[in-house]
Amino acid sequence: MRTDTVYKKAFNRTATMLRDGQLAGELPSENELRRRMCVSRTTVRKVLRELVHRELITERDGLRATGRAVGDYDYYPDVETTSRAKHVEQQFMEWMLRGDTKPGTSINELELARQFGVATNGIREFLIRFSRFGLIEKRPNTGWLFKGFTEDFALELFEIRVMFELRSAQLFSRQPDSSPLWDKLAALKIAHIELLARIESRFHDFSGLDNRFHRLINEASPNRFIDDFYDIISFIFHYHYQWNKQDEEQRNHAAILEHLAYIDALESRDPERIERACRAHLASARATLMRSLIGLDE
Amino acid sequence: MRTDTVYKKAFNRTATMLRDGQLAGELPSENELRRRMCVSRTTVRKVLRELVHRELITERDGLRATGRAVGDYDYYPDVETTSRAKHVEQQFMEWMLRGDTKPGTSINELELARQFGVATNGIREFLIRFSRFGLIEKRPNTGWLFKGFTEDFALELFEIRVMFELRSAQLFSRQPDSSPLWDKLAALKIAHIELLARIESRFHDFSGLDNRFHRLINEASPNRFIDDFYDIISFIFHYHYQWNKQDEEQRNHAAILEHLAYIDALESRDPERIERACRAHLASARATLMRSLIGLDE
DNA sequence: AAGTTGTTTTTTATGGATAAAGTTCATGCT
DNA sequence: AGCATGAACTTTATCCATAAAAAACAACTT
Repeated sequence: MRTDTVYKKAFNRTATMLRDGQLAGELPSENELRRRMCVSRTTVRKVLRELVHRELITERDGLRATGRAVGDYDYYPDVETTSRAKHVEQQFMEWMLRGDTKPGTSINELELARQFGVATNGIREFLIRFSRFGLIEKRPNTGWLFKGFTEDFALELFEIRVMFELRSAQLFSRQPDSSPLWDKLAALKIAHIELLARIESRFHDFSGLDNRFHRLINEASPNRFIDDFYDIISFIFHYHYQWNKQDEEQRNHAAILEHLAYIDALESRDPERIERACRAHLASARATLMRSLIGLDE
Repeated sequence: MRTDTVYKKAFNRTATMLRDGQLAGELPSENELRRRMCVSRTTVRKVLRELVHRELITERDGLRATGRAVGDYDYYPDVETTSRAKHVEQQFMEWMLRGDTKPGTSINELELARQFGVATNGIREFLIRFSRFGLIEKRPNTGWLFKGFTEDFALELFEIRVMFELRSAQLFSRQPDSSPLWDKLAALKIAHIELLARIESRFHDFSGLDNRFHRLINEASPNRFIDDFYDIISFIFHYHYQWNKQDEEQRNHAAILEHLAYIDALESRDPERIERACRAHLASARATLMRSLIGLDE
């Protein structure tokens, strides 16, 4: 049966809005809520019905108003708010990156399905989606081959990344001074500086910043294939570093400094300086990844 | 139910081998056949059983020998030898590239499933696979968005292609003279010259040559992401030009000449000459594609 | 007429079943 | 022991069913 995770997530979000007073007094219309939550009205109505039922809101003459206070116990547990597909993704990435899955292993849909507690269909869909990341390969009628999260993979990935990023950085720097992206860059620079000041306690926030920065650079001259490639990078890094926390603070600290140099270079519009800063940053990111890959075998 | 296309294709291939005398006299063992046909022994046995049943081969004391002559009527029809997945691919590409599907159209899994006569699952799997080509996009819980086979698409595609091909061509030219790839290149050059001589009658053969050529260039320094990207190109071009035959002969004639210039440039090892030849060829390929795209709207 | 809510219809996400194809085990023969 | 065939078992490709979510339709209100 299809999961009702969309509903549960919407419910939790509404509960939080109620608790934080964002929905004080009379509630907005179903359509208004629908827009805010990015779900269908069908789902909004289901949420409202449950809220009424739990007396978290009251309904009189078709008018809805806030009811009793929201308690922690009102929330659905987090696991119930992510779809099966997302679960499969998480479990697979853990299986692949943390387990002792060796390159050359073949992947068995049925076995994974049993292990993850889902139907084979879901596994297969995930694998098809995941195959574009270059880590697995399909052999028809037979199964999937795990090619390994290896040094080769990292090298090939970074070779492309350097090509794309150099291209995008140069194009970014050649935008007219009037482009709003310069302002966004300036804002991002400030965010970097602020994070740097509190790096000891907030170093986890870097990955979000990193993402915003690299995506901003691509914005000046969009190319869907470059965007897609950046999706691969984000995805891989997200999961890899989720379980590889060694030196995280130091790593992020260094990266912030590199970003700042890179941003300055962009602002200078000097092509050679940009190339140097960009290469320096990517070389360092690559070295970091390689180091952690070697660490994996120990 | 799963289709028995693997069996039928294997049967047809075996029939052809019998007819062409490649299996004269006593037949090889099941294992030997299995290796030759790249299918499992289970399938080989099924083929053999049917061959015996039709008296195309005889079996005495466990020894198999050729039987009566193979007739045209013995073959399974071609449609029955391609999997559902492949059919979906073909029908979808036709729907997309030939129909009047406008950019921004949303794609409905259920509707396509009905139209193509398959289960929704197959459609979805195809769409997931196809989504990496940058022509469609998934909106969760909602459906797929067709972004259109537009000029933008072609421009973005070729921007990447130029980057990749320049990189690969330069790396190719820097291989040691002892590399076997130089011989392969020389052989390919001859094939080009031969095709050129008979261009009027054999211009269809160009696309195979084109593929071999571009893949060869990538072979010198493999990168899985570049290979994947070339898959996209091949796929798109295959289907696009399958239904766009205008000026095919002339187009291919020009491309052969460009390839020859490109090959000469590579053999010269002169970086600048290589860059010029490579760019010239790709610019021309792009112009051709753009022209045919405009033609589509008429 | 535009925005609400109630109702019905359509579509997606997910599980389940099964024939075909692949793989492994068993037996027998040189 | 090594290879051939036979049989049993496992996995993939494919269809079908259904609850959840989205979309479309309808009726009502101001």
